Amino acid sequence: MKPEVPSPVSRKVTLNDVARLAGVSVATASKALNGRKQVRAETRARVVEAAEQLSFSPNELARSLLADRTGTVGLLTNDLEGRFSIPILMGAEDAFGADSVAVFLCDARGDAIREKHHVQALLSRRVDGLIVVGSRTDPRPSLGRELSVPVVYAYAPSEDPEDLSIVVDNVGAGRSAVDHLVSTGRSRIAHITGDPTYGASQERAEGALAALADHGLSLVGEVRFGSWTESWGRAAASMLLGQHPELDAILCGSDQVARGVMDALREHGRTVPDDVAVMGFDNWEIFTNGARPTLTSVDMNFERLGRVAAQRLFAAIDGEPRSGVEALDTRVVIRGSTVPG
Amino acid sequence: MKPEVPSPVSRKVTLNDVARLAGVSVATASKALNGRKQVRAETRARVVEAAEQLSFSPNELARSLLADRTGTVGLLTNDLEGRFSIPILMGAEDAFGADSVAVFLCDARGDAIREKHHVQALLSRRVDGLIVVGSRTDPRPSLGRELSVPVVYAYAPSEDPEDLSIVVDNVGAGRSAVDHLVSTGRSRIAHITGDPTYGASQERAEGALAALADHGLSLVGEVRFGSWTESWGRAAASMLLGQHPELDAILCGSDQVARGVMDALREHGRTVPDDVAVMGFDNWEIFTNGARPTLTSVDMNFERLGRVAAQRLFAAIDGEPRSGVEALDTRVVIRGSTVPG
DNA sequence: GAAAGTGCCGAAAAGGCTTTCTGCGAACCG
DNA sequence: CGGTTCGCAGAAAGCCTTTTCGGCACTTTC
Repeated sequence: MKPEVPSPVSRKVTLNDVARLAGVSVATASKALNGRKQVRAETRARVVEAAEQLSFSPNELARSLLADRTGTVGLLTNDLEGRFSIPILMGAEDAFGADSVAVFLCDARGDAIREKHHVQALLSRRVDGLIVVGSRTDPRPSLGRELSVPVVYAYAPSEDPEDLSIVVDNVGAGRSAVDHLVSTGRSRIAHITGDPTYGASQERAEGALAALADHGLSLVGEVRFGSWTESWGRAAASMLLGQHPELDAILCGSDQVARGVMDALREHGRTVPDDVAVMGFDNWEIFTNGARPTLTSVDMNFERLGRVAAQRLFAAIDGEPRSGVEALDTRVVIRGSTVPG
Repeated sequence: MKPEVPSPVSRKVTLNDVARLAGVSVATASKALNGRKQVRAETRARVVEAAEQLSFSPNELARSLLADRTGTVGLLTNDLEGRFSIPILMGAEDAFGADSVAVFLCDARGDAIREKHHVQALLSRRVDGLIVVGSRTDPRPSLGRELSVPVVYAYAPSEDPEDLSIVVDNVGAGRSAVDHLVSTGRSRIAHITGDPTYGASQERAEGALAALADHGLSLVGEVRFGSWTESWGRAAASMLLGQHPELDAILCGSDQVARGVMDALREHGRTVPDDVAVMGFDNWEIFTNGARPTLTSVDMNFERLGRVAAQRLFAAIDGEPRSGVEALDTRVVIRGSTVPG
């Protein structure tokens, strides 16, 4: 005697099985489960029950094949271990609403060949769209215009202005950092930042200088470029204190640099924030919250970046493409290193 | 006059188009492109050329539907912003060889409901297997035994011993840390660690105590549990130095804690490593390399964890399931905080 | 009481691909 | 020279689902 109901999820239950158990055709079963309005309530109930009994779960592959939409997007990153991809991924997942869309994640590791390969693989899996996340803010080569699905570039913009890119407004971030320092009464502000080959360091410095000019101030010394490390922060701060002991604030190109700067200040007997204010960029909380005092920093809103990228991609998939570069603003997160208490 | 060749990748080129252009049937085209041995070399060449001309890329959906394999795995994480998922993901991507397999990434954010949901979604997309990554080392609930595809648990083991789990050997990590400290001549070793509700802190402490016993030593004071933060490290170290000024090494439960401990030591006028050696766990390089001196730490080999998990999943997909908990060993990365240098 | 409408259900096609099976001409064997 | 392989190409079935369309049994309308 064969069991009426095959073992729970043993092997791939199909709509056919459901239909047979409910005593209807597959067509009716499909309509019943999808809420189509051409099936009697009683029949629908029978089908639904059969489906539950078999724990039927429709084969999305078949469905996608028919609908010519997979409900799937590819996220192509180059910075998996880095600071940017993950929050962006989170934001994107958020915006997609895990209900309807799944994310294919690939890491090209900065290699163009590998990238091509991944794009090819994603396309052959018929993703509905692509988000490309860079590892730096500098423009990157476009994937091309003939790609059969929409593409949105996040963090690093595409070199092709016809593409749509969502980026962070680093110039604005620099401005708002200086604005904050000035608003806390600082006027002798220095700037120690990271690798000069990064667009981010240049742009943040540019914004900072512009804001200083707006306030009728000028930078103490020159912009100090170096690397994105704590040790550079320490070294640069020591030098700076020797040359310009009068400074009352140091704006740092990243939270890591800021940590180094704070270390150096302490060793030079300067107190933060009363004597010297310090702030960083990125709002990387493992750094900002471990600092003494906790570190004021400019948050780049990466999650929002991810959400916006996802929304734009959706819009493009639905036939409303955009192009150009969209810069999102940032926000200053105030902590103890700029205001006492 | 219509163009002979439709615009490059304009809209979804199918095998049919290729076949027509090559003047053969779809069956033959399929065989030609897949290297089946039932097609003349000359015919094959014609088909291949047609495919290239149209930049044909086979629809994996259709192929999967037929083959009942998608070449797709789901990675279900609970710790996307955390320290563990990303390297594991990298290792997994590595092992899969991006050629053949794509990874669906989902973050359940520690919510069981959301997790069920994601599993359901992944299964309906017919992934070939699942890797579940936990956010802590403590055992987690199983997804169940009747899941139609193989599952491998990584980092956090499943509560069900019939499942296969790949974890880090935290006890062994604790042992090897002490072994290293002893080998550099330390004998008055204290231990400051993190949140006591974490299995990781308990197991590392257990291993450390066992190794001390093996060396005929005992811990200086008690194990100090607290939180995984720099500030806890600072506070605990200050207390400890007051009570046990004779200590010559502090083993810290994480790199963050170690950073706090090193700060406190410096402020108490103790030098590292000559006076007191310090080491951490996790080998999180943004912390270890920013420290002064750089921090010796136990690397958990997360990438290898990911690779092994992926390999085991493959084996299971290919019909060689395993079960139980497989603990991978760790390795001490020696830097300046334990050996002068 | 016939014509038109309604409500439900099933047959069939479609989507793109692989695979089996059939068929056909050529080469081979006896 | 008839019959058997063999090599190669095509027709068709199948994977699983959705959707269109046709059909059947009623009910409603004049």
